[in-house]
Amino acid sequence: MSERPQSPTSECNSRPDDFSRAMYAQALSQEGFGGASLQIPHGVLQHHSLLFNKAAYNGMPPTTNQTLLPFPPGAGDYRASDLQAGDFCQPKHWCPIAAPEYTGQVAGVAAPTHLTNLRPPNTETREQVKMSEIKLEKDANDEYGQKIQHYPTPPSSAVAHGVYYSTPWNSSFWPGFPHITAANTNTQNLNSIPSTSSSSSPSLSPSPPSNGLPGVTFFNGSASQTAQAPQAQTSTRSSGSSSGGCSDSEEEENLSTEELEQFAKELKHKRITLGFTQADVGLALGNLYGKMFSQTTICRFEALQLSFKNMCKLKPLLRRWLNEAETSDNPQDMYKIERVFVDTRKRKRRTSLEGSVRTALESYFVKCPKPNTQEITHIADDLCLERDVVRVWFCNRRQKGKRLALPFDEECEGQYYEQSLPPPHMAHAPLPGQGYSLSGGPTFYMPPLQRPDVFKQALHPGLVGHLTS
DNA sequence: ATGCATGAGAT
DNA sequence: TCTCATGCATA
Repeated sequence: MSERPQSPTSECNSRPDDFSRAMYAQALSQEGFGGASLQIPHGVLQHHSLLFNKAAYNGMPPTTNQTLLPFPPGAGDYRASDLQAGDFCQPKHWCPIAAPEYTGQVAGVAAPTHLTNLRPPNTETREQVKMSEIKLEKDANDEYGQKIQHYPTPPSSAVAHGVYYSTPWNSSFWPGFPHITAANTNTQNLNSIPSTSSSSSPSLSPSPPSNGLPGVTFFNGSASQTAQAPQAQTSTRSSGSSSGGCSDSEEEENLSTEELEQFAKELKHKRITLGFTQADVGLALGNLYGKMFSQTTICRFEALQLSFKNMCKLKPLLRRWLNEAETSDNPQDMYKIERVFVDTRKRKRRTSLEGSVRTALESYFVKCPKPNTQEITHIADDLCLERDVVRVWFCNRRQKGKRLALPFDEECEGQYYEQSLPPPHMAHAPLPGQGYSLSGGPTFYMPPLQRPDVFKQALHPGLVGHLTS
């Protein structure tokens, strides 16, 4: 409850950067100086270190500059007649794990008889569908048990009609490459899509990736395990096309940031035009290729928020999906996959960090992006957080930093981190490593915030526009 | 759209 | 213990 003796400041001999005092004033009055209202669970951090303003990082107001796409209103209507959720409420008896090898398993194969289930109305909530059964072997063997999950009957066709999407195709998302405006790019590829699939509904006759899909090679089914060895994975297929210029298969190697960006735009544009949600796409990928993705991933792909490698890896799959979706007579078929099982493994309840705590963490991060165990412990103590929460926070923060900084040029990344100088408003702040007993060689992870372009994104995607203009 | 969490593989 | 890809849960 009382002020803590330690603080990022005192700890590290450096004071946090109050690079946005004005904005923080409010928070202060509320959290610290305001007196009683500090909401930090265990009462912490009421010191000036909090001048490091969180608002400048992610506390900006939600973007409002959404753009109504100039699509014909009916663009996404064709799925409006989809069966409603009723179907999903019935227990189905398909075998979630039909094969010992989950990698690349085409979900539909496991439940051919259920392929007639129509997808629920377009709604992002479908992301909730758990796909664990096709992921990890471990999952399959788990005794966690799987239970039927009833679809949260979504407000029916609440979709496709109002085709909105938030602005932000701003190149500053990916610093370091030529800017391309949404306006001039998002249609140029529309015509170049070779329709690779003649089959109107690939998923109606799904086949294991190993033999079914034309050469699509799958990444290790494990959703989380594709990163390490993705390069060579896509090399087998060729059909598929690509507006980007290279065939999907090679794209992993040769994709340029521009191509990726362009494709991401195209994907988003067409997806919306076709009336699909990000979750739909993720599911469809599972249906088509046996490797499904969450709404989150699709979202991040579209927003160019994945690593370059990751983007390259996913692009071919998405390219194919797009082609399928566009050429399919029956796009709905792409969703005839039923996902009713939920992985009941207990997942740690998500910690919701107070704004002030985040701010404090940020300030710690500025000074020391890679705290060692001791430091983590100390921070955890200081902020009354679980050690693991702090550790994970730093992991995520670093990851985010990388992602936002130089997703496509990892070599430069280090340079960036190490060479960048703090912006004027931070100039007074001692560099990290001082006082905060950086254990190894103090790598200076300049937070991405300090990169102008990244900064914009870090602030809020929606602000990018304002800042750029 | 994004924050926090998970887990495989790397170090 | 980290990185990285990824996803759940939620703002």
